[in-house]
Amino acid sequence: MAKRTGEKYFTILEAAVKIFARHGFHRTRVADIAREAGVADGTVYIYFEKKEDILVCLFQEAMARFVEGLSRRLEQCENPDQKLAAVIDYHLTTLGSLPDQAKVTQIELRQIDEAINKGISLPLMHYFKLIEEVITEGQEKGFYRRDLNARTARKVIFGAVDEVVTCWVMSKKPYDLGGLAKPVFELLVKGLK
Amino acid sequence: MAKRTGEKYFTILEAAVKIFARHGFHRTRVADIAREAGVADGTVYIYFEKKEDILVCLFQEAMARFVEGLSRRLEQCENPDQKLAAVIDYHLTTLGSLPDQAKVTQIELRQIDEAINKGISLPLMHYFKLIEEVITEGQEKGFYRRDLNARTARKVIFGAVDEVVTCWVMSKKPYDLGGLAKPVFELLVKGLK
Amino acid sequence: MAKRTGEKYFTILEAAVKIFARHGFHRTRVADIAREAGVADGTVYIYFEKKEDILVCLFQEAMARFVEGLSRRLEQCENPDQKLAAVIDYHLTTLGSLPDQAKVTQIELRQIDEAINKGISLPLMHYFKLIEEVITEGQEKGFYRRDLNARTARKVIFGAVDEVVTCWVMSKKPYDLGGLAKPVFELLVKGLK
Amino acid sequence: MAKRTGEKYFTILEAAVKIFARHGFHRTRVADIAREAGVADGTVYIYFEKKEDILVCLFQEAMARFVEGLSRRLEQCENPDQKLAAVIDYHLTTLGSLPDQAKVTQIELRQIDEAINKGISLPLMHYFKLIEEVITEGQEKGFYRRDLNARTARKVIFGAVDEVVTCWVMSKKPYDLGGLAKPVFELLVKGLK
DNA sequence: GATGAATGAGAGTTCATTCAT
DNA sequence: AATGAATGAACTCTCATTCAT
Repeated sequence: MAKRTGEKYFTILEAAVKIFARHGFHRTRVADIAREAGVADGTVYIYFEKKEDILVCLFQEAMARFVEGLSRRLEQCENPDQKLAAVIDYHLTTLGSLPDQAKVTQIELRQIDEAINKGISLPLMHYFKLIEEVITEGQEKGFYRRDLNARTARKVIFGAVDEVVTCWVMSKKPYDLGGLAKPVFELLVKGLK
Repeated sequence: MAKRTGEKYFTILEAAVKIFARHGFHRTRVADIAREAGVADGTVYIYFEKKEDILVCLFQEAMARFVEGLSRRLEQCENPDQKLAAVIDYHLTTLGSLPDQAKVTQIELRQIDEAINKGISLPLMHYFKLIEEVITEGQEKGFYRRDLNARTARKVIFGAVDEVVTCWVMSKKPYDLGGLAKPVFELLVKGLK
Repeated sequence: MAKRTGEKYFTILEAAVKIFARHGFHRTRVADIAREAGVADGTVYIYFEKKEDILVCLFQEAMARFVEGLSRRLEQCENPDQKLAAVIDYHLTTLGSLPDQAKVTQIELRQIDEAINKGISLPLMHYFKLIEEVITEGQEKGFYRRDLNARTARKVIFGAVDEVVTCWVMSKKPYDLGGLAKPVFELLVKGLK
Repeated sequence: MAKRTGEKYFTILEAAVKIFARHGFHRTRVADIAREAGVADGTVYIYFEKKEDILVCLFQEAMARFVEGLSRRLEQCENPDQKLAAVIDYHLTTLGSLPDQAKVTQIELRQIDEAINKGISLPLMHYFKLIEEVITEGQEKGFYRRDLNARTARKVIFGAVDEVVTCWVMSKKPYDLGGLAKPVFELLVKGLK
């Protein structure tokens, strides 16, 4: 049960991002998502185990695309500094162009209990690994201090960027998220040297 | 209605942190908190408006104590660098000694919708202001770059420390959170110079 | 949880017999019982675990009264033949005066799965034991054949009486159930001799 | 609609007995039967009106075979006593060799409401009629008391045998059901004399 | 102030049945 | 005839909140 594929799977997913972003996970009824997707309530349960499952799948699909896109971009970079800049820019630019996605990722996603470890941690780990690899490579190539703990540095970098997105999501006035990539990069890269 | 003071007010608050940390906000029933606090269900509603109100009060009380304590500590510092170190150390040390508090602050608090702006933003702003003041002072006294945007720098600093706490809360293996204060400080302070 | 006592417990129980008898267990909504009992839907769940629980309690309460009443009547009998007659007469007369009870016992009760063993078997066993004791006593006192297996005889007796009640319950035309006690007794008692 | 014949009709019927016996009528989903039968969900509705219909057809087919077989066996009997013995033995032996069938007949069948009169009563009546004919013949030929009401006697006989089967079905320990035919017959035949 | 029984709105989920292919 | 994806009505149970005592 729970097909997790097919045309309607993505239709429902798209509907869900929109509604979750607008009303929040707990205030959203499955019936709302179904109506927005133009399917019957029961149809949702052909493609998803339960309501939470929609949120988790949402994140997994988005994260897969994100990591895929970031990986491609990192391949084009010539050195760790460029890579770090790419990570920060890609993170901010991508979420900056997908406000609904960002809202769900930053706010709604953190509302689940059990599934959080199984469904969310893993895809997130892929991203974390990518960042840590940039740091390690930077250390090996002499760009960054050897005494840095790559994991701690990753937490600082991810936390910083993540908070920048959260503030943007929570902000009432719209502004260009991608524009913050440069100052954030400059602040962080110095810390690594 | 909603006294928000008195002996039982704090009894209920203490019970709530424990239960919220253990089971999460949405999984916790008001009756659970009442039982843990040794009062009747209805009594909770003498001291709090509604369930969400408990969570908000929890945060406000904790944040007030936090900002109060941090302010006192900043007064003893001689320069912006010491102050920044104090902020990071105080944040990590305080939450590191209050796991339940940390769990609720990092995870459960982000599950409310309307109240988040009214009840949570304000106390958080006090903390943000404190950080930004350290940065501005640092710029005025020539410790940090003038081209830095204080708000962006604050987001980076807070986001970094916050993520470090979140990782610690989510971690299955216990470790000393305060011990991360030094490397995190060193990473961030360089970025500001 | 599930108080299973108090004034409203019995109010709900009485309402349930009526509604179950009229519409059947599966066609009855908890809301129907609540309305008939004059309480809120949720109140039902203060006194009963779940819907099935109402049916089981119904039977247990009724069976306890039944066995209690039958026991008293058997004490007044002078010999096994009188006792057997009393069993059959009491069974038919009691259910004959409680059509709703009878309907539920004969038809609706047999629709549960797990609970059937725990909640229903035990009280029924008390009744079975009572019948078997009459047979055994009859054998000891020389009233009935020694080569009879008491358990088999009990099944025959109970099955016979039970079927007579079922036919009465299913019958569209009303007739006096107690009136069948004598012929049924005569048929069965001869078989035991 | 509802062919009620053909190869798949019987395939589905066989699958249904198995599943009904194992999980009970209400717990069984039409999809479960379809899967067990190796057909699509929709195919079930080519052969049956609705879920209940499967149960009713199951009983009708089984009862037709049962009455047919019993009739043939009664023809070979020389007197009413032999016939009564044959009825009891055939009932117990047949169901004793078809546990799934027995489970469904004794327990699951009694869970329907409207259809019970139309679909189940009629085939059962054929069996009842057969039993009553044996009694009436016995009275005419002087084997049994004239003051017996044939219908009441039939209820006693059927109820007794039915209960013996029910106990066997509900029993956790397996035992030979056919072996009870003799003692049950001896008990009942004496009552008729 | 304190209690806890009572309330009743609310939503997730199931599954018999249909029907376009 | 056969399929199985889609439907949507149906219903149990939960739990925040109230209020008479």
